[in-house]
Amino acid sequence: MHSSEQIPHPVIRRLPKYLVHVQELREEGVEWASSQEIADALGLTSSTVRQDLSHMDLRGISKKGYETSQLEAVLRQILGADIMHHVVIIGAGHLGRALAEHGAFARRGFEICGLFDRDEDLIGKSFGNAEVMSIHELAEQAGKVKIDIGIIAVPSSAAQNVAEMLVEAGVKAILNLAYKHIQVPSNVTVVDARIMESLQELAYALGKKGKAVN
Amino acid sequence: MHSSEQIPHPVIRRLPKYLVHVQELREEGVEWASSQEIADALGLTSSTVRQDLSHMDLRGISKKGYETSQLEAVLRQILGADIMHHVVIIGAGHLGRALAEHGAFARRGFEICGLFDRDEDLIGKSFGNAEVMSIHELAEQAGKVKIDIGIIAVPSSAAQNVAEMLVEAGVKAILNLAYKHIQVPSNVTVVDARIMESLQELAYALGKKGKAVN
DNA sequence: AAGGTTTTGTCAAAAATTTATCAATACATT
DNA sequence: AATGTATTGATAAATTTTTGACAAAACCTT
Ligand SMILES: NC(=O)c1ccc[n+]([C@@H]2O[C@H](COP(=O)([O-])OP(=O)(O)OC[C@H]3O[C@@H](n4cnc5c(N)ncnc54)[C@H](O)[C@@H]3O)[C@@H](O)[C@H]2O)c1
Ligand SMILES: NC(=O)c1ccc[n+]([C@@H]2O[C@H](COP(=O)([O-])OP(=O)(O)OC[C@H]3O[C@@H](n4cnc5c(N)ncnc54)[C@H](O)[C@@H]3O)[C@@H](O)[C@H]2O)c1
Repeated sequence: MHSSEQIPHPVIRRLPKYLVHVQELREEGVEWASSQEIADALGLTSSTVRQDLSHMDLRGISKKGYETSQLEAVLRQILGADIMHHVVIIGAGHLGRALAEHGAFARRGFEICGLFDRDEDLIGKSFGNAEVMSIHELAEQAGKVKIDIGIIAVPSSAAQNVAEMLVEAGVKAILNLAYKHIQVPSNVTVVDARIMESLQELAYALGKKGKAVN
Repeated sequence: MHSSEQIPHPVIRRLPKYLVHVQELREEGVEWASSQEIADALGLTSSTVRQDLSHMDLRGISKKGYETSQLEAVLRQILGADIMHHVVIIGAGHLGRALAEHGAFARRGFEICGLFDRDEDLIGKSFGNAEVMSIHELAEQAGKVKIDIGIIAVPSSAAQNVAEMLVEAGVKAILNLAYKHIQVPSNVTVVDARIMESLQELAYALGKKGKAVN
């Protein structure tokens, strides 16, 4: 199979984990990794790993496994780590600032090229490499540099409004950190990332465990 | 079906979305919500919504739907919003501090009762309601208050080590924000929440879209 | 009170995802 | 070079998840 086909969503969500792992292996000087080794490291089955990797432009070799350099290369390519994406953050609050100051994004192909807020007091301040601009300048800025990804880091109540501004500005990919579902046209991709949901998932697990017999 | 049964994982991951939505409805004064309304608001099918809610201690009423107050109550109960969880954050860097200063967690049952770092210069400083303690005090602190959830907000290289300290301290639920898979005993639940992975998912979508015919 | 209508709960079908299996392959050893 | 062995790639089976369909329920209108 080739990378031109549609890759199932569960597979896509696992690819970043493979990438991190294979990069670690390479740092350790490991040149080959079998599906079993990868599975053990990531808590998967070897079958799942082989199935997943079969979607990519890559062939393993019997008795050796997959070449780590090649595996890293195809994963980087698919996950966009080789091209620089222009990312803007809307909301320069606690979370938005933490993101702007986080160096790791640029190293994986995501350059923060704009940080916007509606609070006049914040405008002009710098966090990481980004200077806070007025939210009213978003459209203008979108005209100058193509914005690939918009990150919503404003309170939930403003999330839908901000989403619409991003769509209006031509942004086709949105990372929504606000704890609220946003509605966008079908040609725009939204991915939610919510720490609160993860905590609630843990709370559920704790609740079940407390009641379980084991 | 009753809440004592095992709820499928995909369902669990959707429950927080239902909770947010139903809370919004209640704020608007809406007393009833049909599966179709919920589905439309959240981008699901009504069948999925009914299937999901059938796992819970709740019955809808023909022609009216589900009572929002009742729905909120069962969701809060399952997601642990009614009992206070004791949460510690390991790593008082950019992200750890943003989390500590985020007020919304306490309102949903997650009280930050500890913030730990190994950097001596940070110890004693306060963020939100939490004062930074030395990582060496973690075990001691765990003896005083039961830690329900540990959040890993240290660099990837320290994540496994921190995970082991949490396990050692008796923590049974871990939220891992570091971009690395951690190994823990099977009686410990780990949930990963990674902004980087979400960005990479978006990058994949952008890559595909660029190549697609439409 | 009867009839019409909307929406649930449930069951079954369909689709998607994961896991198991195994022949083919390619390497290592002798 | 022949043999043994570990590991892939592919296929099929099993499992899980989503969707479809519809009788039963309960509300509303008249
Ligand atoms: N802080 C965290 O650790 C954390 C964790 C998970 C999720 N979140 C979510 O991220 C979002 C932001 O959280 P935060 O803690 O950074 O909040 P915050 O209050 O610290 O910051 C929000 C910022 O958004 C700005 N803002 C508000 N409305 C705006 C608008 N319409 N346009 C532009 N800017 C606007 C505000 O001026 C403020 O600077 C929230 O939805 C929150 O739930 C935060
Ligand atoms: N900042 C972000 O927006 C962001 C976003 C997504 C993910 N993350 C992830 O969260 C983690 C933290 O990111 P950050 O930006 O806050 O980094 P940071 O460098 O600002 O902070 C890390 C903190 O961890 C402390 N630390 C290191 N090793 C430790 C140990 N063994 N025990 C206790 N404390 C230790 C350091 O002293 C530092 O204060 C990283 O894994 C990062 O990938 C951060």
